[in-house]
Amino acid sequence: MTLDQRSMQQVIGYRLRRAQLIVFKGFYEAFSELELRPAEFAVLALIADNPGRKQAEIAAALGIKRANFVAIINGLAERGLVERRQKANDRRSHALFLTDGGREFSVRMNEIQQELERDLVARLGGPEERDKLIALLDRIGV
Amino acid sequence: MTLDQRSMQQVIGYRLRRAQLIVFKGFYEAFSELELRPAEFAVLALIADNPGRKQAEIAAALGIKRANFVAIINGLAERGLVERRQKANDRRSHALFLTDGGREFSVRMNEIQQELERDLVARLGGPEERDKLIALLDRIGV
DNA sequence: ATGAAATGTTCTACTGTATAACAATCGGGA
DNA sequence: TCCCGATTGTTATACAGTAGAACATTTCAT
Repeated sequence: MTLDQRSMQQVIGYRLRRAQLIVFKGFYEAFSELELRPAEFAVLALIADNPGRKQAEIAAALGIKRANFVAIINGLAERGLVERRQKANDRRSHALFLTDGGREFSVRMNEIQQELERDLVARLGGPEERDKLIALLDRIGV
Repeated sequence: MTLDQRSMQQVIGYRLRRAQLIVFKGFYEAFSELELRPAEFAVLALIADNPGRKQAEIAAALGIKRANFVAIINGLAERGLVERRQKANDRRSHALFLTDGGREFSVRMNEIQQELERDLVARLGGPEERDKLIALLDRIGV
C-alpha cells in the first residue's frame, strides 16, 4: 500500500525542498491578510535594516536579478510601503527607503513573523535546535 | 558597504530556501551530463523502489499534481527510461516500471548522487551532522 | 575624450505549479 | 442491475519565479 520512500528521505536536497515548501505554506497562510509574499517580506526587512541602499544592492543580497527586482519594488511602491529616491552622487541609481506606512506595516509584519518562528522553534524542539539547524544550513553555503 | 543581513539570517524559511537553491545548483551541474532534473531523479528513484505503482501514487508521494506529472512521465518514457503498462484489474490506471535502460541509467544516476551526498556530508562536518540535519527537517514536517 | 562598467528598465522565454474540465473506468448502495 | 459519485490519466490554461538580452543613462578610469 504505502510507498517505500526511504531512499529519497536520505537525499538532503530533496528534504530541504520539502521542508522549505512546508514552511512557505505556513508563511502564505499567515501573511494572506497582509497579502505579502516571501520575497516581499525579505525586501522590506532588508530595506528596514539598510535604508538608502541601491536597488541593485538589495536585489543582489537576496539573490534576485536586477530585472526581476523592478516589479517587486514597483508593487511595494504602489502600496505606499517603499520609496525610490534619486541619489545625489549617482544619478543612475535609486536609493530605497521605507515610507512611514512601510515602517508601520513592518511592525505588524514582524509580529506575524515572530509567531511563525515561535511555532517552528517549538516543532524543532527548542531554541538550541533552531540554532543547530541554522548552523548546519550555514555550512551548506559558502 | 556590506549590507546588514542579520535579521534575515535568522528566518528559518529563508535560510531553508537559500540552502536548497545552493544544493540544487550543485545537482544541476552534476547531472547536466545526464540531462536530469531534480523531479525526474526523484521519480526514477521512487519507481525503482516501487515498480508497478500507479502514476497517481508516485505523483502524490512527491507532492506533484497529477496533471503536471503527465509531462514528466512522457519525457522519461520518450527517453526509454520508464514504461507505462495497463493494469489488469484497473483499466483507468497506468502502472509504472523502469525499462532495462532505465535501470542501467539509475545505476549511473545513483553514483552521481552519492558523490553529491558525500560532498554535502563533508561540508556539514560528518555523517552525524547529516543525520542531525535530516532529523531536524523531519520535525518541520508532520 | 573615450571606452568600459554600472544601473534601472523593458521584453521575452522557460520552468514549475495550480485549477478546471473531460472521458473512461471503477465501486458501492438502492 | 442500474446509477451516481469517486478515481485516473489527460489536455488546456493561467500565473509566479526566474533567466538572459538589449537598451538608455550615467559614472569612472585611463
